[in-house]
Amino acid sequence: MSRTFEFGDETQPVAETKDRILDAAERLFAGQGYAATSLRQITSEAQVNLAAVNYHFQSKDSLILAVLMRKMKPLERRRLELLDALEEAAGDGPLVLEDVLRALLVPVFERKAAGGGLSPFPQLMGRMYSEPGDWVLQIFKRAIAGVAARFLPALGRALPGMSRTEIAWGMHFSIGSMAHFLAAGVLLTHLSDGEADMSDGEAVVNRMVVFMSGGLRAMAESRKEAAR
Amino acid sequence: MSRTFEFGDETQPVAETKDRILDAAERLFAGQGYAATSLRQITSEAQVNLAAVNYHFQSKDSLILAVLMRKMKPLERRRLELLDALEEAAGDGPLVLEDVLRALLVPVFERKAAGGGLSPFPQLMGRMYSEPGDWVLQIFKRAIAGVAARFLPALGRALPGMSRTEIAWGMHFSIGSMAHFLAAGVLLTHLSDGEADMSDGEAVVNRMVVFMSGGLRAMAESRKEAAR
DNA sequence: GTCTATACGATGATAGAC
DNA sequence: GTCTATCATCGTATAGAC
Repeated sequence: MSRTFEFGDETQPVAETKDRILDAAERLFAGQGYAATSLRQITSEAQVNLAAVNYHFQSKDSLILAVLMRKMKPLERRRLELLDALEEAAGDGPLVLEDVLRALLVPVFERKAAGGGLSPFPQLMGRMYSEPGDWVLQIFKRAIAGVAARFLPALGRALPGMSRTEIAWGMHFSIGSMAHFLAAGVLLTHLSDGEADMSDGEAVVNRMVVFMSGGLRAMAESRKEAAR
Repeated sequence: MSRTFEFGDETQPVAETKDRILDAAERLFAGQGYAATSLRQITSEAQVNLAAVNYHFQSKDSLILAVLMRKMKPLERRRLELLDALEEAAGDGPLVLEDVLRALLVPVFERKAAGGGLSPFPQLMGRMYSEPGDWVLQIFKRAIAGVAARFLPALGRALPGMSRTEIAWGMHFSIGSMAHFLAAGVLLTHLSDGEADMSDGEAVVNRMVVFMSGGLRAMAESRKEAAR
């Protein structure tokens, strides 16, 4: 249910208290980190009462869980959608590694590009992996485990001869590259003396796909050599 | 100056207040994260008064800065030492990419293996990259910028034809893989259904070197193709 | 069902006595 | 150098207004 102003020209829906809290929390968590952001900052920015957080969500932990799940669920859906299309097109034939990686990465940067300005969510998503605390594992189980369950076999199809465990290593390394880019892009600015252009999402994805596929293929080659 | 018990058989040096605080802080920061760890936890574990933290260090920010720099400085020295040896052995000839990456990674896992039990420091180091806050940039400037200044050209020598900016991208991706492994090893356990063995530091470094070198070489190849 | 006012214990930080 | 006392701010809980 979204309220609307019925009078005058104004017909824009007014975000409910709950959504205003989620929006403000997402922005602040992404910018300053989870622990460094106080509930009072959030409620002040969202223009709601402090106790409203404890009414709609029970705790700060549950709040960031809600913040993340709101965007992670559509992200998971889009990733699986792209992978479905890929597998349908491939039939019984092989999958192209680059295509699988693209299905994993593109939805993240679609969100980054959408909505005019940059969404703060991808940075928050990148940071979340290395954050301590119980809610991280809950996010994993609810929104990442499903993606992993589909993409691990898909990567296996694209990388014949690699064991499931070895693919898990490679996927872990790959996710690390992505997460670090999302969370710590500032460091790339320093590394490149400000020369790296991070604004073009498509170019970033292309570079990542090249790096990850190269790394994964090298791991597959390395196993073959070890077997010789 | 380290105090010693002068009487009886006991000649073990007793860690000073300052060091006891640093040790406790390192352990707790690594385990629970920076913001989630209270100064009262630290002083209680170190068996010192709360105000001692503010006497020896000024603030919580300065404390973690001291915690990190204490280990980052030797780490930086060791990395440059290995790179020095590599460049001396190579003379005017080419550098082997795998060797350069190894010089970057091995010191991190040396620390992880040293001292009997696992040091909590590498995990803290991995987490630090994606932590928001001013002290991250200070760490970068004081202990990482120097490493980058030497390893970026070295990677360039090992990857002829790649531009400095492109190498910065590749190094960023590589550091991300390492940081994510150090900070979020739990996720690999989930991805691999507990099959991935993370205890053997040398095997981990080997796998990382294969992945990173494969990724970097693929980026170099990709540039050549684009130039055609 | 929604939201608000208010209070409680714990935290980071500081000032000043010893 | 070390400690006690103190302060504003934090996350959380509850009682009650609409």
